[in-house]
Amino acid sequence: MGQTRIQRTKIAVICEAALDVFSTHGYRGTTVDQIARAAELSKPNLLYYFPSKEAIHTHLLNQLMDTWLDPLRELDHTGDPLSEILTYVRRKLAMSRDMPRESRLFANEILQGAERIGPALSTELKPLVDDKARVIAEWMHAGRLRASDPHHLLFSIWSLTQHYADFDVQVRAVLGPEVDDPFPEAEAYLVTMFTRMLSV
Amino acid sequence: MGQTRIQRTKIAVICEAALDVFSTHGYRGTTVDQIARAAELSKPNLLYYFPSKEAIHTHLLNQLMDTWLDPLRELDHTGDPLSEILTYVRRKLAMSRDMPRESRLFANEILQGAERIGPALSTELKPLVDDKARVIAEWMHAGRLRASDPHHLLFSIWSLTQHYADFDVQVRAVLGPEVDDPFPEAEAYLVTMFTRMLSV
DNA sequence: GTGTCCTTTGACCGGTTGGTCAAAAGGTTG
DNA sequence: CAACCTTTTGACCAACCGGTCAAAGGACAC
Repeated sequence: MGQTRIQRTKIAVICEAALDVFSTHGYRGTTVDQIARAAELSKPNLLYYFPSKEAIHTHLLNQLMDTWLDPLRELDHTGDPLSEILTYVRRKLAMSRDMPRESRLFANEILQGAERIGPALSTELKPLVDDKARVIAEWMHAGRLRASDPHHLLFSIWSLTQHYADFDVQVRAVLGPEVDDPFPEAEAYLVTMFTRMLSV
Repeated sequence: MGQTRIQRTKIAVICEAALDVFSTHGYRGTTVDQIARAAELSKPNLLYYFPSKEAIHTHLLNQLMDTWLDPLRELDHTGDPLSEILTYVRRKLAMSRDMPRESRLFANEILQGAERIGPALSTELKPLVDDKARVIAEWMHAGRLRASDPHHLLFSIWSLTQHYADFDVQVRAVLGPEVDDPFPEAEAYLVTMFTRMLSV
């Protein structure tokens, strides 16, 4: 809508700062002052751009839902089944590597009961998942993919890939300081896993 | 130590209440009043048994670390490799079903940077994991298990099983109201997955 | 330059937070 | 009963919380 240049840039700065803070402290654990400090703004100035703390959080979550579902949307029923799944796995893992804050924001929200994003799970996520699960089921039925529960297959892709963002601290603590980037190993492991799981 | 009968029971009640609240709101999102109300105690009375909010949280986390690692400790290098892994998977999944609050407490802590439990990851978790990873590597080397990265294999077991506790809301939203217990399906899926992944 | 609108700020507010304290209530032992 | 220790409580506190507001400061078109 009718936005000033200043508004556009400041709102972007605030979202960036808020993502930082919300993703590491959760909604309740975050204070407006923290966000303001991170955005290098005074608190009233921040509240000039967003009406409330909750508005910032909601804004972030809504933006996120879209980008979060993008890789799944691109799963193409006309493509090669195994390649499509592996591409999806690789993209989700890349998102964990490149957007760990977004992953943690989402994880925090779900973990704490999804009070704010709950409805979108039923109205946005479920229909998309049901659709793609049907595609996968057809692939399996046609003998192009080894049979298993499509919904749980998708759950397993989410959990395995997001784990490397959400539990990053634990992964690094276990692998030790000599491994400074777990993602190449992780990708190799996940490709192996889903290939063995699904190839006929 | 020298504990009264009243002290023992009250401390147990407080821990139970605190687990409820901490696991659904995170550390910062939890108030002492909330815990006190859940424990049916007045706030000063609660603080008579624990010196601070943080003390309760730390106490919970320390207790948790032990029970959390139990299933992994029982992985027996003299047993049948695949059965041992599958037993471990089933036990971890059962813990997600029966102790979802503990799982979420742990997830909250790791997700938010593991500021309180961080050291224990290196001193308690890593040595145990390294030891068991060595056992698994030997099984693979002996041709009794299909080869893959043992550390990432353990990560995958954790992420897949804990997902059903930590992301319970999302799982139920996606599966819809007609599925009232996702765990039987989940167990079947995970057994299939690790069997295909590991059996020679 | 001047008027207008957008942006920023310091001071402030009512409510909540984690935590203290002195005193009261309760239990146990002689 | 009396002395002693454990447990419970209401009143209270300083710090912090999310959010408001009037007024000052800038940007920009004319």
